[in-house]
Amino acid sequence: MQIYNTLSRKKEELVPLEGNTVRIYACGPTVYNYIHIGNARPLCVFDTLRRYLEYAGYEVKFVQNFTDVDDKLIKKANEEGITVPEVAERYIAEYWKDADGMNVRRATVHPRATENIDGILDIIKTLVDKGYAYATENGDVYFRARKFKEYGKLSHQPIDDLESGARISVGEEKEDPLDFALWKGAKPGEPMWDSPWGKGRPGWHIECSAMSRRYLGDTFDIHCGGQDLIFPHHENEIAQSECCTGKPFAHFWMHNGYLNIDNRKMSKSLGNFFTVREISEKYGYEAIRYLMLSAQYRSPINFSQEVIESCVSSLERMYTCRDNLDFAIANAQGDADDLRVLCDQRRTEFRLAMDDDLNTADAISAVFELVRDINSAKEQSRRTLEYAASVFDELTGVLGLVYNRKKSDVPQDIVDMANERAAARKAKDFARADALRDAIAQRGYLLEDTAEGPKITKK
RNA sequence: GGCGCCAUAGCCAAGUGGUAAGGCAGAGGUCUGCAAAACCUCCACCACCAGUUCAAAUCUGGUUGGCGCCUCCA
Repeated sequence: MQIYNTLSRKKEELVPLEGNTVRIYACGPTVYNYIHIGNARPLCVFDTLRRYLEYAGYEVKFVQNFTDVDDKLIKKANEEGITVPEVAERYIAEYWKDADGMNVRRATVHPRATENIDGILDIIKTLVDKGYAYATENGDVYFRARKFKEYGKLSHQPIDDLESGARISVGEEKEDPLDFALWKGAKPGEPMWDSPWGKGRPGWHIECSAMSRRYLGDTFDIHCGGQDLIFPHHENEIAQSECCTGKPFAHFWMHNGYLNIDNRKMSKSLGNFFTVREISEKYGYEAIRYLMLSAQYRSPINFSQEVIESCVSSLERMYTCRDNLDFAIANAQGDADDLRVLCDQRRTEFRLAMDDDLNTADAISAVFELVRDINSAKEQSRRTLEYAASVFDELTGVLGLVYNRKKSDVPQDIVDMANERAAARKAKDFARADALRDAIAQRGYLLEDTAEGPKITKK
C-alpha cells in the first residue's frame, strides 16, 4: 500500500517496521465539548485506514488519546462550576455516542493525558538532562527548539521564517520565541501534579509523545491527525520524542484535509461549526461517515446541506441494493454465475483504489459499479447471489458503511395485510389494494411488487 | 513577508501523458393496474494564456480566482 507521507511529501510504500504489525497513533479529541464535524473527518478516515490494513492482513495497534487537561477544559469547568475531570468524563461519554454512531471502532487503547503524567515527566527530565529543555523561575519548562537541528522538517518551514511569525506572550520567560512549553507551572484553581520543577501540569504537546511511547514504543509506523496539527503540534512532538530517545519517531505522517463551511475552514475560533450531534439528528450519522469518505482524505471537503443530502441518497442506493439482494437470494431459481466474475473484478478495483493512498472516493465508485452489476444480474444461482452479498458486505465493511440494516422480521398482521392486498390485486380491486399498501406504509413498512411476489421492507 | 494547497458537468468527486470513473439532481424510455425499485439512453470544449509532445485535464512557464499554515484548533 502506498501512503502519502507529509515528511517526504511523497507517496511511499508502507512496510511495517516490525513484522506484520502496523502501529498507529492518532491525535484524539480534547474533551471539553461535543465534537464538531471537522473532528469527524480524521475519525472516519483513520478508522477506515485501520479497517483496510486489517483487511489486508496486518495486525494493527491503534492508539488514540483523550486530551483531558488543558486550558479549554479548565475554562469549561470554571464556567460550569464543576471539576476538570467531571468535564472530561461528560464529554468522553458524548464522544462515544458520536463515534459509535459513525461506526468508528474503539482503538486498541484510548489513553488519557492525566493518566500518563509519569511518562510525561520522564521525557521532560531526560530533555532537561540532555540540555534540550530548561526550567524557568515560575516553574515552567521549555523546549529549546533551535537545539534540535531538524526542527521544521515536518512542516518544511525554514526555521528563521517561523520565528518572524512567532509571538511571545506576556509573562513567559522563553529564551527564544520558538521554544515551546513542556510543563506549565501551577496557577491557582488549576489541576496540578508534583514535578521536579514544582507543581504544574503538562504543556500542549508532550502528552502525545508520552502516550505513543508507552503504547507503541520509541519508533512506530504511522502518526495521524488533521493538517492543522502539522505545526506546531506534530513538529513539536517530533522534536521532543527524537531528542529524548535519540531515535526516529513516526515513520509515516498522515494528515487529513479540512472540512470547510462555505469554503472557509471550520473551527471553533471562527464560530462557524456544526456538531456531529446536530448533523446526525437531521441526516443520520452514516451520512457523515459517507461524506468523509466521498473525497480523497487529503483534499478539502466543503460541507453544505445539498452535499449531505446527496450523501443520504447515495447511501440509500447501497441499502436498496443490499435489501434486494437478500430478496433475490430468498427467491433464487436461476443457475447462472456470471455475476461472480464481476464481483471479483470490482473487489480488485476496490483494492487498487485503497492501495493508492487510501483513495476511498475511487473505492466507493467500485462499490457502486458492483451495485449496478448486482442490480442488472439475471437468473443467478443462489450460491452466486450469496457470493455477491458476501463481496458487497466485505467491501462496504472495509469502508464501515451500510451498518444500519434493519433486519427485523415483518409482523404477522403486516404479512396478512400483504396477502389480502395480493388477493385484491388479483380480483382487480385496485382501490382496496392501494388502501392496504397505504395502511402498511403507515405502519412503517414499504411494500413493493416484484416478479417474485410482494417484497416488504422496514423503513 | 515565509511555506504550501486548490480550480473537472446544476451539486459532489475520481482521473497525473493516449483522448473524461462514480454518486446526487435533471430529461427521455423500458417494466408496472398504479407505484416503488431496477435497467437503458442523454447531460463536460477539464479556470484562462502560452509552451513541450505524434498526443496534455494530466508536464513547463505565466495569468486570474479561491483557500490554508506560520497562534488554541481535526
